[in-house]
Amino acid sequence: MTSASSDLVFRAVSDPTRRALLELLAQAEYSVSELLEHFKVSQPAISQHLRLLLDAGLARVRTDGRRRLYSLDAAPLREIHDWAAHYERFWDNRLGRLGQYLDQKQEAKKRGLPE
Amino acid sequence: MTSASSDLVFRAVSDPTRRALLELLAQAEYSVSELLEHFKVSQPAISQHLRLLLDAGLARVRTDGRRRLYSLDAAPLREIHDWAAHYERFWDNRLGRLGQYLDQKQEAKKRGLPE
DNA sequence: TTGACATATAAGCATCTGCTTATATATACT
DNA sequence: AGTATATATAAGCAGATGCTTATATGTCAA
Repeated sequence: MTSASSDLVFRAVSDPTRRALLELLAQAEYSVSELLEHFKVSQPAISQHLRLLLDAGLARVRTDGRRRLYSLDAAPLREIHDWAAHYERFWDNRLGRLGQYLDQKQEAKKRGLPE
Repeated sequence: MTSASSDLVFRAVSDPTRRALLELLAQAEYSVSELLEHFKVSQPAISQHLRLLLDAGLARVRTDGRRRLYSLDAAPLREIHDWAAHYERFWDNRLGRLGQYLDQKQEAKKRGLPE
C-alpha cells in the first residue's frame, strides 16, 4: 500500500466505465466479450480498462482456452473505504470544524458538565 | 447525488494533491496562502485545485478581508465510502467469487447441513 | 490615492486519458 | 493445414488535466 499503488487504485476507480466493470465482476467471473456486451465501446477499450484494473490490483485473470476470465479482487478497495471513513466524523453533521466543536460541547453536556 | 455529481467527487478525489488539501481542511479552515505553504506548486495551481473541490461540493469558502478561507465539506465523501462498502464482503477473504462460495459452504456447515 | 498583498482568472503548453482502427497472437474447429 | 474466434497490443488522435507565467480584481495600509 505504497503511495504509488494507492494512487493507482484511486485513479482506476475514478472512471465510470471501470466502476461499472467492477460492479459486473462483483457478480461473477466474465470473459472480455461477455463484459463487452454491457458497454458501447470497442473491445480494445474494454481490454485497456481491464489492464488498468489489473495494474491497480482490482482484478485477476485466468485463461480458459482462448478466453480470458476476469474476476474481482476487491482488497484494494478497502484502502479507499478506510480513507473515506477517516472523514466520517465530518459528514455526520454538515458543519465541518464547527461540527467538531459542537460535538464536543454536546459530549460535555451529556456528561453534565457546565458550558 | 446524480451520476454526474458523483463523478465529480470521484474525479476530485483521484488527485493526490487534492487529497492532501482535504486532509489539511479536515484540520482547520485555511487561506489559500496558508495551504500553499504545504505544497511545491504555484498559487494558481492551488486555487485551481480548490475550484475543483468546490465544484465537487467537497469544500466551502468564506471571504475574510482579502483572504478566502476554505473549509471541508465531507458530505460527498460519504458516497465514496458507501460505494466502497458495497464491496466489503469481497475483501474479507481474498478469494472473490470463490470466497462467496466458501462463505456459503461455511454457513451451511455451521447450520449442520451436509456438504 | 497609491502601493503592497491575497486571490482568481486567462492563456499557453506538455502530458495523460480514453477512444478508435488496424494488427498480432493464440486457441479452437473442420 | 486453414479458417474462425477471442483477446491483446500498437499507433494515432481529440479532448482533458495539471501545471506554468502573466494579469485582473479586490482589499488593506500608509
